[in-house]
Amino acid sequence: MKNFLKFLISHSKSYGFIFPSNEIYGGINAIYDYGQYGIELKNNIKEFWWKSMTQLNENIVGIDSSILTHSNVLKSSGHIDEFKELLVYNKNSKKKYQVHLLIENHIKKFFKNDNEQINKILIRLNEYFKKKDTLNIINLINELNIHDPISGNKKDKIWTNIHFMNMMFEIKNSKNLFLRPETAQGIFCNFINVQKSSRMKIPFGIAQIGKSFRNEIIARQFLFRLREFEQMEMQFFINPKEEKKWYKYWKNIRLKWHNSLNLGKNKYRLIDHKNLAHYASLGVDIEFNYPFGFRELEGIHSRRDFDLKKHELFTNKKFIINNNKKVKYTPYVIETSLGLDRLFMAILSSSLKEEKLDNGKKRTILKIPPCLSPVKAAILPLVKKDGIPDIANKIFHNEKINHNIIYDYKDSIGKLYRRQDAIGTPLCFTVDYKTIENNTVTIRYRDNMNQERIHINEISNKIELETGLKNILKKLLNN
RNA sequence: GCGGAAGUAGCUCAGUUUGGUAGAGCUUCAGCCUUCCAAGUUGAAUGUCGCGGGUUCGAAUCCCGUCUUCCGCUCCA
Repeated sequence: MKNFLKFLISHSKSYGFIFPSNEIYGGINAIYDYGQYGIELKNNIKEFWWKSMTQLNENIVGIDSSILTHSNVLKSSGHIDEFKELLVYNKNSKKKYQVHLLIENHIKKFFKNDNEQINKILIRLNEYFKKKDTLNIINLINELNIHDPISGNKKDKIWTNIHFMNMMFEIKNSKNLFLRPETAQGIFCNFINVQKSSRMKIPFGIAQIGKSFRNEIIARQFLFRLREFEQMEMQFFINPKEEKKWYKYWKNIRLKWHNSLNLGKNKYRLIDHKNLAHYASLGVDIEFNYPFGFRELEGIHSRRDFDLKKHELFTNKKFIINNNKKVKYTPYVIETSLGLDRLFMAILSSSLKEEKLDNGKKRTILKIPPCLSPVKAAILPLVKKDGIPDIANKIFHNEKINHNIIYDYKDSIGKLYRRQDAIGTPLCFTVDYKTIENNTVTIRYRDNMNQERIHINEISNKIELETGLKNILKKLLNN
């Protein structure tokens, strides 16, 4: 599977989906750019998500809040205090370590196979972590007589106090600004604005697509864990009494949404959260089977009134819903939070196939869901003479206003088809000599390479029928 | 951070053991030929061999240093 990931990364680059960012200057690890087809695919995913949230649900609206965020917002939300890792520095070597890794690695080496001893210490360690008892943690480090594993010098045993590394990027030369670590806070901050201006009643939701930034300790696995990433989040505001109902509702809806893409039902699994984030009370992950195994794709959490209550407290504003004076409450929130880059990679990795054909040759093909394909169709001339390219070109220009399509004439027809397969174009329309006679073209399907003839006038409808977003949206509504 | 792998053409890689004019396939580009699946054919372009030093008459190759990327482990979307 390691080789498949390599193949995926290479294919993504060769065909204009994903490029390593800042590549000509050596690149930056785990930062990527979207290429010409990558951005089309990404935009289509966004559109699908956006419409299924906002257009199909009259009680969900979207916003686009700023990435730069006031530090007080993140102070209130708990991110400044809770969203961090514990670090300790060696005073001699000046090297820094993640506290729990330093201790764990040490005792695993020191006690080797004595699991009883190891577990004893781990239990103590976990307790200290829970209580944020940094004093006892540093005592433990001293008690275990841990020396700096990098320098290897046994005299390097003097450690600083425990430090906290915040996972957020701070804008250093600007007062009190952070790059947001999640899009959700922008939604909470606009709760009143949206609610008042839209006159929406509970339950209602606010959706947002946008970049978020986290200073991950280790960013890896292609597009999976990035320091700059894009989220598609929807915060659904509810009556606290209905927490379980809506949590269950959105869990089901979101799973159905993923399944509508037909990447394979066995590609998904639901995992209940054991370690909840500081703001959540109920949580489940929809995991996807990536080339490197099942990993988180989307999280559905109940954030209860954690965020709104905090913002109420720090701003003295009221986020209280007042229904005819009978019931007053601060709404609970059910959050659905989807990693756009992760979904992008899920689609790409499960769509990339190498097929063996009957003639013994190989076909590299991206079986992307047609409604998300970067290019919907290609108009191709069978041969490069007798005015056939001109006809194809004319069809292209008439049709390009309706759909994102390509006209290509270079090389033999076989090569043209394969080139479209490689970027996942679902349909190819080929102009040949019969077109001159009766205005028909061959339509060739990406997935099975079958062909049939249709009239030129039907091309537009055919593309819409096979690749339109409407079909899949309709399917969601009927569920 | 630790551990593993690797940096040579747009992509995949050979060449490094044993120093001697920088290579292949695919891609790309320009033709010719072709009535449907990476076809045939003619030609062309493409490189500071990651970077810096050293050894040598001569370094992609040997030595020293350095940078970067990818993968695994802890965090999460």
